[in-house]
Amino acid sequence: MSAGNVIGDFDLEQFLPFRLNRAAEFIALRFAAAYKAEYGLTRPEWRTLAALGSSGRMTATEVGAHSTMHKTKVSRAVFALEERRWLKRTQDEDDRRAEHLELTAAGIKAYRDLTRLARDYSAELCELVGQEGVQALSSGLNAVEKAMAKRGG
Amino acid sequence: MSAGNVIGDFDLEQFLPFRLNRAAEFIALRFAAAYKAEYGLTRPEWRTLAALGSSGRMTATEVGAHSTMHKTKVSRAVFALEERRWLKRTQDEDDRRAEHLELTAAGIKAYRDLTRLARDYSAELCELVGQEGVQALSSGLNAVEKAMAKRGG
DNA sequence: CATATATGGTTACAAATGTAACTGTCTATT
DNA sequence: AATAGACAGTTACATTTGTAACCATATATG
Repeated sequence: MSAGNVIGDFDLEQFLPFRLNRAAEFIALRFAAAYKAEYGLTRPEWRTLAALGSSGRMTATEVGAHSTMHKTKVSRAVFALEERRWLKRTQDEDDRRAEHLELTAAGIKAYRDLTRLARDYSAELCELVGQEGVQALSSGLNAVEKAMAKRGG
Repeated sequence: MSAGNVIGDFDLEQFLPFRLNRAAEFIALRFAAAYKAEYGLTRPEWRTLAALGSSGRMTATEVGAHSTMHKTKVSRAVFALEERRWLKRTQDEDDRRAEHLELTAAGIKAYRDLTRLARDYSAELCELVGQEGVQALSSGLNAVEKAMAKRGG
């Protein structure tokens, strides 16, 4: 018996999807606590803010593609950020279905503040997980991302 | 300008929580499709099944600790699996609050079938992401897991 | 130019989830 | 033994999410 294993030789503790998910939840949660406590943002809202802040003016579809969120999540997040006056929409001149999203001054301020927190958190993480751990993780993620790009992710 | 970056020097694309989450979703989703299509299981249900299959008889609390799921998720998953007759409960003799969960023959059969899929998927993953990618990811996850153990995860 | 089909984005409805309150049982302290 | 607190597990309610249908506009095809 390999490790308390009972039926067959499968071990959940070794299964990559499980481990990855658990680690992601752990790590995302600690940061989510920050933007939730500070501003009451949801994750889709933070992601939308971050996408617009770091890549500039974009359409909702582009935000979704950039940060892998479903249309409806983006739509709701945009609505919420708009209500806070953190972003404004402008209709595309040529295609009246599309609208361009852009952060307002207030949005930029919040973005700056949150990215400062994000950087702090990255540092904290580096300390918590260790330099080599982060390094390994990052290079593993590179590989996954490359695979995702190949097989539509 | 470093990479299409507009405000400040934060890049979402480099932010570990984001990358980790995206990769986890991608990887978990591909496998979820299998157990969802095959058996109509939810993720909490699959996890509970996997935990019981791979570690044997356990209480609901233990399942939760083992697979990091909230009480209520476990409770509902147990209920669902019980309805399918994949597990049975027996009350603890000494502590009448606790109940031990155990897979039935049908549960074991399903577990075997699903772990076969899981192994196939692991192999597929290894091919998709590459041997060294998986290796790196795994050692990164080890570091995270160690950190989680320290700081209550 | 009429019709079909695709696309950007929103909305309605159903399913999943988290939070908090609850029941029943156990343990410790008096 | 009586009371208070902790713990296993469930349930009710609110929030979040996913799916599918939808509206409006754009593009392609006959």
